[in-house]
Amino acid sequence: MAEKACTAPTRPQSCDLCAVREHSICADLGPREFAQVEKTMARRHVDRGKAIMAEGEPNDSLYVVVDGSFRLSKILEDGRRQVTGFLFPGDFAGVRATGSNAYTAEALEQSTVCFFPHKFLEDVAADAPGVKDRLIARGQTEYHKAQDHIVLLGKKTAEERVISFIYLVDRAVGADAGPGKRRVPLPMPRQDIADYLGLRLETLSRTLTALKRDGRLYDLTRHEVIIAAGPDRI
Amino acid sequence: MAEKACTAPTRPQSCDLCAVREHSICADLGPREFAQVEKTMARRHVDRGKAIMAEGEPNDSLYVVVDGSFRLSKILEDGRRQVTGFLFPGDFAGVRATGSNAYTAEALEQSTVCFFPHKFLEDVAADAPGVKDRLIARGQTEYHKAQDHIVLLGKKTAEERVISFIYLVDRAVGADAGPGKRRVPLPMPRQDIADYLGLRLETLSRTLTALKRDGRLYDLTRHEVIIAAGPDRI
DNA sequence: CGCGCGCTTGAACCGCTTCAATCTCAGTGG
DNA sequence: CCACTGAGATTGAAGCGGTTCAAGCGCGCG
Repeated sequence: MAEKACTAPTRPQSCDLCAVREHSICADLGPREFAQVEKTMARRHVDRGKAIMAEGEPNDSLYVVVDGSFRLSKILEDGRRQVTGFLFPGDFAGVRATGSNAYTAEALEQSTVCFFPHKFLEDVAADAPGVKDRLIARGQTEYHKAQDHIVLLGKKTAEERVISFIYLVDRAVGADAGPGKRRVPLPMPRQDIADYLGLRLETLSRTLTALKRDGRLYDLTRHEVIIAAGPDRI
Repeated sequence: MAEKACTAPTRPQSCDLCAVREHSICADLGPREFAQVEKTMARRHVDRGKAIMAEGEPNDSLYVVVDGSFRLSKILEDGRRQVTGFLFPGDFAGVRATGSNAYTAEALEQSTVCFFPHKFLEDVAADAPGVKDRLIARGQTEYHKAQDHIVLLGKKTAEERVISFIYLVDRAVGADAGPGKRRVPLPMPRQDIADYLGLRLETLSRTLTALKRDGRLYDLTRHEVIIAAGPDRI
């Protein structure tokens, strides 16, 4: 039952092949509930720059990032923008149905999400109590990430912020790149990183350049950094 | 069945008198579940400076602030401290059982909390599905507050931070203080506010003094501010 | 009444910002 | 295949908001 790729909602080829299945809510489903989810859930491709959620607008689905990455942001009345987080495969958005989203979520690259209408999730949860526990746990995980972000913004220097950011992305989507090296993709432009770190674009650029110059980064390009493997490595 | 006040866990005099009952998880309980909760839950007084949760230590209960206030904080390895939030009546801590708390929660004054062991909540939730929904909703509320804090730290000036903070406390525990005036208690020392706002103690003090000097605060003392009522009022 | 902690005030300094110029590279068309 | 183009990134230099260090004030408690 092959399906053609398209950007409109599609049924997944098969959840069996899903890269994030065991991290998603699907892991809590028994065979019966899972069959029902497979029938109702849908997978969607999202083009770079397109939003799956917009600040202030209502939301009625839970999104799970299967592939790609997203930027979460909030805008102040005067136009200042704060990037509040990034989503990578396995991350959730829209844990709860809301009348007004607290943030905007936009794709940083061609990405794929599964989405589950909350209306329907409610029914599944009635049979699979683990689903709600997982939503609670995920909510707490997001909250803890936000607290780490708060510490970064409240107490860290520019250099510490940049290093923390690189580690953060490494944990989410870093890959081994030869002996003792890690390849860390940077799918977002510098401005997004700066807006996440509470720094100006120029300060970020200077800091990255200085780390490279001092040999603390193996390599640095627009779209990736290569760093040493292991803890405390920059 | 009167009970004497004491700092050890006690049964509440009566949940009927609880000031935050309708905001707590109790609102989701039917008469039968509520009777069970009343039997198992306990109320506790917490002295100023005492912690109900410590960063890195395990937690097995949900706490609901009934009276007083708490400071949430995280400490960096080198001793720098970031205050990540404050709890006021109706707020929750420990939404989920964890092996290692992400933050420390300490009383800013003589306070009162109700606590619900998660082990037991699990049983109640089986009969009252609304309980888990409320935990999910509360988790999202905390997450959104954290995002507002992130915007504050990432994008706002010292003066904007201080004003945002005063509004925040007003919303939680402010009271009318004569025509067109609001009395906003400040149960925490200046250092805690500064550590929340990502500013130095001296900068906070200077900023508050300047607001007072410019007539934008009706009054300012160690433990409270008087501001105008209405929106955009400082 | 007096002691001390918490807060305020002062003045010099510095890390990050601001403004501006230059560089780089992916995409486009000749 | 290469020159052209423009958005994104880097670099430079001056300025400033917040920090740092240090001294003085005053409320609350014994």
